Formats: sequence, C-alpha cells, structure tokens
Amino acid sequence: MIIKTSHLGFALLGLIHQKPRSGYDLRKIFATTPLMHFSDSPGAIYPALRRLHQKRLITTYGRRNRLSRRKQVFRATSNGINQLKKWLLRRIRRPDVVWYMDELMLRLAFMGQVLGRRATIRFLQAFQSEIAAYVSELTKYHSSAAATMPLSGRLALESGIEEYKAKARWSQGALRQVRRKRRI
Amino acid sequence: MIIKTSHLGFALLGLIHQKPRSGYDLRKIFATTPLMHFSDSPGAIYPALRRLHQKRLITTYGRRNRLSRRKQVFRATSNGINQLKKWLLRRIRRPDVVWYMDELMLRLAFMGQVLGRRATIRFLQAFQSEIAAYVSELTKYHSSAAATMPLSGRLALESGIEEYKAKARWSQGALRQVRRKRRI
DNA sequence: GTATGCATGTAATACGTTACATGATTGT
DNA sequence: ACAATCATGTAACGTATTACATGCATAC
Repeated sequence: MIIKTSHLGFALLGLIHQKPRSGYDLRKIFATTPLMHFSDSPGAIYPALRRLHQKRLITTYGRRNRLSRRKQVFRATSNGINQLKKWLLRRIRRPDVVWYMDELMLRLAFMGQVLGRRATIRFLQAFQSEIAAYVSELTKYHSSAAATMPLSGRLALESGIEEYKAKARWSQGALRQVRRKRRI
Repeated sequence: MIIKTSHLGFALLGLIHQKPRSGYDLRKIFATTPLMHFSDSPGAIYPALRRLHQKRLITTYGRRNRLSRRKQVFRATSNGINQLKKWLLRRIRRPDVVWYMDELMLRLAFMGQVLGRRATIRFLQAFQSEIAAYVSELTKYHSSAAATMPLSGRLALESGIEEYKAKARWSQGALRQVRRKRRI
C-alpha cells in the first residue's frame, strides 16, 4: 500500500532518513543549500512534518510533553523507509520528465544512499530513454510549428528543447560516473 | 496598482490577448502544445477565468444569459493588457531564475508580440546576467561541497548546474537572433 | 534582565487536482 | 434518435504562502 505523500513530504522524509533531524534543521537545509529548492517557511514544513508523523512515517523524540516548544527531533520509521524506497523505485513516465523534473532529481539525490549502485544505474538508464523520447517529440513539434510561430515564442520553445538536451548529455556523464565506481 | 494574478492567470490573459478565445480553446492549447505546461483541467481553468473576469482583466461576449452553457469567448480589456505589460516588464530577480524559470519563459513567449524588439532584448540581457550570477554561485557551492557529498547527490547538483549553463548558452543565441532582425 | 537567535506553531487565504455533473451541437 | 464531441461548471480536498505569535536558551 502506497501512502500518498507530497514532494515536500518525501524531501523531508529523505533528509530525516539520512539522519535524525528537527524541523529547524530541515528549514536551515532548504534555506542554505541549492540542492533542492523548497520553501523554508515554517508554514509549509511543520504541517508537512505533522502529516508524516500522523501517517507513522516518522517518529519524534527529545520532547517530554506535547505543549513544550523544545526542540524535537524526528527519525524515519521502518514504515517510512519503506515508503521512501517505493517512491525512489517508481517507474519514470512521461509526465515525470515533463512536469516533475525536480522531483526526479530529488529522487536521484537520495537514491545512491538508500538503494545503492544498481538501482541508480537503472534509474539513470530509464531517465535517459524517457528524455530521449521527449526530446524527439519536442523536436518534431518544433519542425512542424516553428515556421508559423512568432520569434519570441519560438525562442521559448527552443529554450525548453535545449534544457532537455542538456539533461540528456548530463545523464550520459552521470551514468559513466556511477558505472565507473564499485560502490557509491 | 498591480493586481495579484497567478501564473496560470497570466498565461490565460496572454493567450486571450493574442486573440479572443473560449475556455475550451485555452484547454485545447494546454492539452496539445508543449509550449507551456499548464494543466488543461477544467477545475483549474474555469475558476481562473472567472477570477480574471471579476478583476475586469477580461470581458466576455457571445452568451446571452448567465445560465446558458453555450460557448463564451473572452477578450482582454485595456486594463488586462496593462496588467499583462506590467507583468512582462517586471525586473528579473534571483528568485525568478531559481524558482520560476517557467514563468520567465512564458513571459518571453508573449513578449515579442506585446512589447516588441527592444523590450525583448532588454529582457534577454537581464536574463543572461542573472543566470550568469546564479551559475557562478552554484559553481562556487559545488567546489566547496562536492568533495563531501555522496555521488548521487553530487550528480543531482551537477544536473542543475548544467541546466542553467544550457540556459546561458541558449540566451546567447536568442539575443543574437533577436538583434539580427529589424522587427520581430 | 534583556536582546538575540533558536525553535515551533497557527490562521487566513488562494490555488490546483481530482472527480463528478450536465448542457449544447454536430454528424449519421 | 443517438453517439460523440464540444463546452462549461462545481464540490471536496490537500497543500503552499504569508503573516503573525510565542516559548526556550544563551551570552552579555
């Protein structure tokens, strides 16, 4: 059974799985690293943590009673780790590369540690082939529509195509790097 | 006075400004072109159109009474066109390239037609310099953090850097193309 | 003892998603 | 007459944003 969880929820769960962290720790990560650009606003993070907690994906310790405002640290439950793995293993489909590229890169960022080398290679291969298919679709659309598009519209389209081509090239190199290593 | 409008709202307003369109026309555009990936769901579009209407940014014609379900066509009011221009002319800031790249490309797509060549050149110049600054920030972060990052996390970071570098290259060519033409 | 940063939280609001519902038009 | 497609809409729900509020810890 998969438990519905938002992108932010998985980001938090993944970070908590790396090591136990408090809400404030997580906010600082979002505020100071460019790795994944989530909002560091408390209005997003604390409710999201509460939802993870209600679903038993994380547990809390370090706080005696529910009214205190002392720091409280979360860690992933085995249930939570399971959900995290299921999320990382989800098949890559067209909508993922079209609409949720950030989520795919977030998954990759956690993947090595959680699932290891083989799964990361499989992920990158699937990513590559889905990207290639989408680039070819975009290119086809471009060659059929470009002539009738206004210049600035065409440029915007080309910007998208170049972005995906860059992802294709990057994934080549990424695959090579992962393959080169015995363990990651 | 700027009237708060969502990205989807501006996308709809921009398309309606090109020529009068119905909600269904707009849904079809989102469903069949990769130009801007908004959802084509009626639950997003019709409420958004109603909001634009309430703010007097678009007017409707082609429908006698409010209860009919006959096709209704919207067109931009002068007020709406003003708001559209204000949006297109907004200064590009760091959060725009970090979080709202899609919105920037959407603005570019409308810009040529609405604001003309000079404004498009200024936009692309501003874009280029903001991207360059961000790439350099990311690169700095990379060289300080890469050594201690797990491989798959590092790859995810590099994917982001490559994406922004691709945007930088693209904007070079885009600027050249716009400059080359007398009118766009 | 009080200012500063650590740490957690809530309320109002806006919006998108999903699923459902239904009227109008056209072709056969 | 009927199906298919055109066309518009609503209700329930989840969640992000913004702004505000408040308790804890420490150092001076």
